[in-house]
Amino acid sequence: MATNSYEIELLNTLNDGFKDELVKYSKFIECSKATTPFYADELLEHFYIVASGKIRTYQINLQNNKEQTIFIYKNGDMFDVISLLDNKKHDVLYEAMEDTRLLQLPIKKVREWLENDREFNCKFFPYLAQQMRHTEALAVDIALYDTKDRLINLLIDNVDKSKHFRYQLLQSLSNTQIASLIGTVRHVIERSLKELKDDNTIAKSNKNIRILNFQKLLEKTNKLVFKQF
Amino acid sequence: MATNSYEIELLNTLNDGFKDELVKYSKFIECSKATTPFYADELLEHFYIVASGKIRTYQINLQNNKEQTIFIYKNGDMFDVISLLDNKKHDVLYEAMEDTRLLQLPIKKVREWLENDREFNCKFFPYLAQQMRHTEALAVDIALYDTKDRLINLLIDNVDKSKHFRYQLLQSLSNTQIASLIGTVRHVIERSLKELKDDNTIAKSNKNIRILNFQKLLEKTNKLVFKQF
DNA sequence: CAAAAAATGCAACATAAGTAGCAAAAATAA
DNA sequence: TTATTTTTGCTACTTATGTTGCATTTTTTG
Repeated sequence: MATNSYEIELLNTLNDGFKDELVKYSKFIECSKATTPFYADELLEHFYIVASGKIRTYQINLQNNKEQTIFIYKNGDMFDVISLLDNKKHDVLYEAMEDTRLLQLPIKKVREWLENDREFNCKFFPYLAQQMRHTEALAVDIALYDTKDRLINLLIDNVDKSKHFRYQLLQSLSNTQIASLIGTVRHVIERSLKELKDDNTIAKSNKNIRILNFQKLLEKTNKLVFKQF
Repeated sequence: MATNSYEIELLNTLNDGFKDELVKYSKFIECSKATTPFYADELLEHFYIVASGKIRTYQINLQNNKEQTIFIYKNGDMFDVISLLDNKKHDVLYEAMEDTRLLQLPIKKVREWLENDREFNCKFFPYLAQQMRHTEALAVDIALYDTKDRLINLLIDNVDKSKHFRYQLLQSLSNTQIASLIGTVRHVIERSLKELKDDNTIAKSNKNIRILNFQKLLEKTNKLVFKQF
């Protein structure tokens, strides 16, 4: 496994001067599957970029233990951008979904780049917008569409490269984890999955959904899909 | 009514040099109640700061006409920050909730400030974080809590100054509009409002909710409120 | 002021979503 | 490999949410 920052795709698009600066202040952190690598306080000190693996952020309802996944961070993703911007605690829970390598940076240094480095901003601002689009779309989806539609949209987004935080997410997720992505619980989406299976729209083996008839899937969604396939 | 930018509180905290620059490129726009002042395309050209009035952004489910309000922008609020950051269309609907005055700025100019002006960023970044916190909280709320809890939390946030996009929002909102803030429809929250009224927790006259027993309200919420009152 | 429009309140009903429990299958660990 | 844990699939049931319809009240408009 490479131990330099070059394994992060995003960074390879930066010029050498900035990359050297970045390497100078960075440190690699490993966290193993199913652990909670840090709490909100820690993220006031450091900023992270994912090198490999997956980190999930979520919130939990303590009454019924229902969880809502907010982001699944993969290679090139950065967090916590909210604390970076306002230097305040951001109360979400973190979980490594697999063994994960992170590039750790002093958040003060990142704030300096944010304020002064044109090249950093040129990458960072559109990324920020992607995060904003994701949470907004999540809120609107859950509010306006029923779970079956949300599941179908998740399946569609899973093969849509323009959906950064949804693209190729479903590989090796359990039904419970899928449910927490779209604001519901396992049993409810299993009903919908069964329908789609009985219908030959999808096939399902353990932790793997295969789309058999994509056109059928598109026809089933009640949400207007602006992007054309 | 003043016709200069000084009526926007936010701008009064800027230094004179920057404020002059801002005035130089800005123009006031009026939009009247219940109109749609612009569409997503327009917001690729201009950036807006609210001087007075209220602008609501929302999305609609065309199957059942259910609406979800995303933001209600008031004095000092800015939009569209997503298009500002990534220069891409942001598909949401806009509606002036009352007669509204907006400061219109060329978005290219704002992008220049964003890249170069330390003072602008110093105000802008924390504001951006507020918007992000709001949409994330919205998504999590709708996903994890039932409508009664969400309504109670809305009532609590309504008197919590730290909740920028929720504070003092409910004055003169109809039940339909309140419902669209928390991802449900009028009849559903009316059931909960009735309970709270019968309970003497709140009193309600047309478009105005008065809290009679705040402690009772706090006790009713199943959501952990981190901030102490 | 009267007429029209908007907002509210309430009841009956339909359906989506969540809960509980359990057995079978698959994956993981010892 | 076997034992343990996790995941899945299904049934039955409960509750929350959404729908429809209409009468009453309040606000806005002319």
